[in-house]
Amino acid sequence: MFALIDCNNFYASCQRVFRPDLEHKPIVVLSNNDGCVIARSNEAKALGIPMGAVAYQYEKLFEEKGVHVFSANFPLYGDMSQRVMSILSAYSPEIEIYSIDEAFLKLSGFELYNLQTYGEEMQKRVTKCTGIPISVGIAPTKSLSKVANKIAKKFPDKTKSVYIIDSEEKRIKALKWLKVEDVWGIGRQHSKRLQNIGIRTAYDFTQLDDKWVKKNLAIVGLRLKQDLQGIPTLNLEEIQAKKSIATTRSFDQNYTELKQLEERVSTFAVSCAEKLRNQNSCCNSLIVFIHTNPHRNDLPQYSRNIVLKLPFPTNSSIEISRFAIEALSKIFKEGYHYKKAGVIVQDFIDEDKVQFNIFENSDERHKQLMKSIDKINTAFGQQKIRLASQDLKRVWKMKQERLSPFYTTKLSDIITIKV
DNA sequence: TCTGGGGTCCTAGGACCC
DNA sequence: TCTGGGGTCCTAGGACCC
Repeated sequence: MFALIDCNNFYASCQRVFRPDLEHKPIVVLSNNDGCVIARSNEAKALGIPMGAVAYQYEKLFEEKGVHVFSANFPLYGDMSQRVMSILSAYSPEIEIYSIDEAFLKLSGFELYNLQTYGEEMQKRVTKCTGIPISVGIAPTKSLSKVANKIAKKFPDKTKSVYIIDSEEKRIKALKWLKVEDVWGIGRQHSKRLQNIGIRTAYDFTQLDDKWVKKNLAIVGLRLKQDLQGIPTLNLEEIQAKKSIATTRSFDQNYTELKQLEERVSTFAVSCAEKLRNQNSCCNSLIVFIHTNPHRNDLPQYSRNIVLKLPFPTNSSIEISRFAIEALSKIFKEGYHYKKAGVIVQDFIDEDKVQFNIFENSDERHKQLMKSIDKINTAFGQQKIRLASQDLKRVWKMKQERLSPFYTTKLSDIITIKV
């Protein structure tokens, strides 16, 4: 059996842990730049605030209904996630951390366990130790555990937030209940196509002809169909090094000057290089993109990206930044109002497997330099040491008007309890 | 005025090889 | 009139996830 554990309204719940006065009150969390809603408490969902709602369009509603609004605080969420995962990992030797708020457990050899009780134990323990409410779905395959989890989340009282699909009747009942567009792995395009041929529920989907599924939803769709039929097709996935790493941001305002973009791109490149060194990889190519604000009809639009093959693999901030700025110069065009840019690195090779090139190599001296920079930045705070091509006066700032304290990751923000 | 960020996998088609 | 067969690798684009 597989268990899928999913934190309820994760980001909103993280904020609530340190603000118990917000229990039963509507909470939303906004994306970077306070752009749109990326998490909602149940109370906020009940007010009809959709996922992705554009913040400024809902400002009035937030005020009228007393919605508590938070800017995204990713260090907090990441830290809370680690706490939840570390508790969950005690419940099975086989765990796949699927996302910041979800994990699969493989429950092999648990035949003598009462899985309902086991799930409830997990649920209680995580909530008690972290304050984060979770739902648990258990079933013979991964995709069915996703379905079970949805049921647990939808009917928390009836299920005690734990639902198990352990019989053919339950499987069919669950699949008939689930709308096809809510199936894990069926997105907007596929569900549109499925609805066109009269497929309404997950159950309808499992009744389709294999050939049709393969042709229209490719091999991924076919695997999913089997998995939903109760034939274990998807297995736990090993944690592996990332295959691409990106740092991209929208700006708080439009930029028109190459100089301004160079500073941003350099900073994004440095961030990518740091992440690369963290997983001991070097990259062989990078992508830089820039574009104007697609929502502005009154301004001319421009959007381009460029792939740059590097002459040698590297994870030096200095080199990656230099190449990224070089790439930027090839796509930058005068006369546009730029709203977003990003750097993506890819084609990785292990740091210690880099082959030397006769003509050109990454500067050996950077290795030691980067090590020192990383050490200092870890000890004294992010970006304490920067490249001269980055913004040294911190002109650039993300819009984060309603940022909560960093309760668990910043010493000065730790809460004080009055006795 | 204001609209997020970071990933994965698969497929078709083109370029190239012998 | 008639113009082979069997591969690999790479890339862009499209789908999906949170």
